[in-house]
Formats: sequence, C-alpha cells, structure tokens
Amino acid sequence: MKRPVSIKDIGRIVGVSHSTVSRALRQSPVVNAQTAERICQVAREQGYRASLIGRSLVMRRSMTVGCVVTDIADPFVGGVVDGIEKVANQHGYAVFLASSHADPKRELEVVRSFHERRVDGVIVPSSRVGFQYLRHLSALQIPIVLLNNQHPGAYTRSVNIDNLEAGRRLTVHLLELGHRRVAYIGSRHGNQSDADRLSGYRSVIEEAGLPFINDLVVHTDPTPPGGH
Amino acid sequence: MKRPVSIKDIGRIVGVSHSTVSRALRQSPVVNAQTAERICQVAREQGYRASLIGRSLVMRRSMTVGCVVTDIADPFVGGVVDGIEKVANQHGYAVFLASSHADPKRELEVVRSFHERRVDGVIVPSSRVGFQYLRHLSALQIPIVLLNNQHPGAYTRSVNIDNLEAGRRLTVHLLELGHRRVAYIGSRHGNQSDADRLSGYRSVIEEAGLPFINDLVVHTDPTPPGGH
DNA sequence: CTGAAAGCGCTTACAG
DNA sequence: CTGAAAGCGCTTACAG
Repeated sequence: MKRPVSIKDIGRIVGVSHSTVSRALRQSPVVNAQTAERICQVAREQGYRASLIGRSLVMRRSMTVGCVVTDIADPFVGGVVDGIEKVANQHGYAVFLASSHADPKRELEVVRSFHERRVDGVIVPSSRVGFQYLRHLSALQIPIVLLNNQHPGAYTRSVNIDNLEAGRRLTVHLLELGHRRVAYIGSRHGNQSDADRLSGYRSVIEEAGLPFINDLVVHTDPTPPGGH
Repeated sequence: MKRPVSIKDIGRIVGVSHSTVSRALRQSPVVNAQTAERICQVAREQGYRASLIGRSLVMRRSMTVGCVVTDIADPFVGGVVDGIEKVANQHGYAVFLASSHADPKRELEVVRSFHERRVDGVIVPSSRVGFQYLRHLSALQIPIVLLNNQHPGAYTRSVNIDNLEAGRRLTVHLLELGHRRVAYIGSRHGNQSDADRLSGYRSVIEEAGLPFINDLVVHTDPTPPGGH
C-alpha cells in the first residue's frame, strides 16, 4: 500500500502551508474562500482522506468503541451488534469487535487490546459479564455499557429491557383481543427478567378483575421447543 | 477518561529520556539491564500500555483489519467473523466490523471509514460483493480478501471452498460406509459451488463402477426444509 | 487571512 | 549505553 496523500502533499501542490490546508478542509471560516476552494478541489483530485490516526493523537479521542461478545455467532448477539454498529457509524464511530468465548484469559487480552487502541468506550452486549471487564476497565476509567445487567461503578452504565412493562403490554394486548384465559410460559431458570414479566402479567390480569390461575403459569426451558 | 500514562511520564519518574524508556519497553538489548529493569518495573506499577495510535503513526501500520459483512446476524457470517477475529487477535490485529446491508451508499461509507482509519487490509466474508469495494479499495491499494469469490486485481485475493473435493469426500465416506445408492441434493439456483459438488459426487460414483442415476440427483431450495 | 511553532505518543537513526 | 533530534499526520493557539 503506497503512502496515502497527506495534508502536506496537498499544501505543496496548492502552494500553501499544511496549516491552511487543515483549516480549509475543516471548513474553518477564517480561510480565504478562493484558497479554500482550490484546496478542496485538489484534495478531491488526490483522493485525500484525513488520517484518523493522526487526528486521534491530537484530539485525544479515537472515535472508536470496543464491543466484546462471548460469541459472535449467537443470533441474539448478532442483532445487538448490528444495531450498535449502525448507530456508532451514524455518529462517526467505528467499532472494534472481539469475542471472549467466556474465557477469562481472552477477556483480559481484549481489555488490553482495547486499551492500547484507546477506544473511547466499550460495550458488552451479553448479560453474563466477567467481572474482569469491570475491574480492569474501571481502573482505566474507560466508560463501559452493559446490556441487561446492573453493576455499580462510576464508569459503567447498563441498558435494560423493561420486562415488567413488556409483560403488562403483552397481556393487555391479549385481553384487548378478547381473550379471557391467558397463560404465562416462563423460564424455569427463574431469573429476574422472568419474575418481572410474570408480575407484569399478573398485575394486568388482576386489574382486569380476572382470576389469577396458578395452573396457567408454567415454567420450562427458555427455548422454542421448550414452549410446546 | 483521564490521560493514560505515556512514555514521557515514566521517563520522568525513572529519570531517563523517553527514548530510553521506549527502547527498554521494546526489549532493546542495547539498554543497560538495570535501567531496563527499573523502567519495566515502573511501567508495570503505572499500568502503562503503549498507545497503538502513537505507534501506528510512526510505523505506518495500524495493526487493524476491516471486515465488511452484509448482515452481522447471519449465522454463517457470524461463524466466519468469529474465525477472523480469533486469528487476527492471535497476530496482534484488531478487527473493525461494519455491515453494509447490501446498500451501495453504506458500502461507500464503510470503505471511506476504513480508509480514514488506515486499516492494513479488509476482509469481505460474503459471496455477494458489491463491485464498489473492489473498485474503491483497489484504487487505494488496500489489500482485500474475499470469500468464495474470484475477482482479478493486484490487491485482491479470494479464499474459496474446494467444493469439488468436498463432494468427492462426502461421497467416498458414504461408499465406505457400505452405501450403494447415494443421492445428491443440490441447490436449484445452480451456482458454481453446486456444479462443483455434483461433479465431485459423480466422479466418485463412476470411479467406483456404480451407475450414475439421474433420478438420484435433485435440485431444490438451498434451505434445511428444502432438503425434505 | 496565513505561516511557523508546538505538541499529541511513539520510534529510531545519529551523535556523543 | 543514552539523549537530542527528527518525523509520522494532524490541530490550533500565537504572531504577524
């Protein structure tokens, strides 16, 4: 790969300093309109693209986020990553993707790699998070956001599904359709999200003046076949 | 995020120039053993991690590869990406993941983003590649590798599945198991990979002295239900 | 309006 | 063995 054209190159061509080129390219209103025009013109001709790595150094932000997953091939994770990438991109960020396969050693390497690359933040879209991340990343003071997980810490946030409200809405929907005997099928692992959904369901049932029937509540494998 | 500790910081602490620190950390044999020891010690205490962005600038390589997919949530793609990430990581590379959703405009943005970030190469793990990539990337002389796709070009390579050999081995396996009536179910889209697999199948059947029976060859939807 | 300077964090010849 | 210098590609006060 040949050396990409730099701000200096185009300054040389146009006959101005690289400072001026930089200003022009960043649309600084201070530079003379005609000069700016010439500069942009040449930049275009030369296929100039600012080096984010040069820029990152002075700006002290890399415009990247790191994303660690346990397994990329997991379709749920895939969906989340897809969303992350889309939004990141819309805001000028790129995303580093790494997978840990739940291996603590890998987790450590990933954190290290992200740190060395000076990511502006990391996102962990899996509910099972090694505490590794949290410890290491907060020591580095890198902002971190988790999915469906709450952990205290100055630099860590978590975005969660509102399972209670979801349980309510699902139930309301069915009642509005005219159904009167609505069953609840939940996960037998009995985690918090299940409890929340169930109480959403229950509260709507009761508010509607319907009997809460225990036999209509089943806990089973949290898989599609499990629902049968 | 507070400023990470730099080579200068630790130079200041140890009382040597940052050049010496750099040398010591890179295990240069030229620096005095004891000084080196002190430097590494302090670096460890301070949680020093070299900035790859600083290093990239001088080294002229970013130690990153870009990976563009059409859809991250696609499980096949997920598996490939997982492998890419693993190997990249083993070699000190990080991977930027972007998805184009087969939108030419997005494709262009992705190429631009990768270029600005000065990726050392890009990998496109999907057989359907917008020619966009190829054009743009080869103009930039960024090495690109495709999956199951062959396109000429100085900077582009493609890694392919050897479908013919795969068809042969599958068939040999079944014959070795003692089967004599082996059917072939292929894709009705009749692409190259199907043709290759089929001829692998056929050649083994014939080499075994078995009759090639046309009714044993079916072309259908290339999906699991399609196989029924 | 524009250039020279300094600096972001690193590496590496070049002189001591 | 070590430091000062130059330079990677950029940005942005500071003087003109």
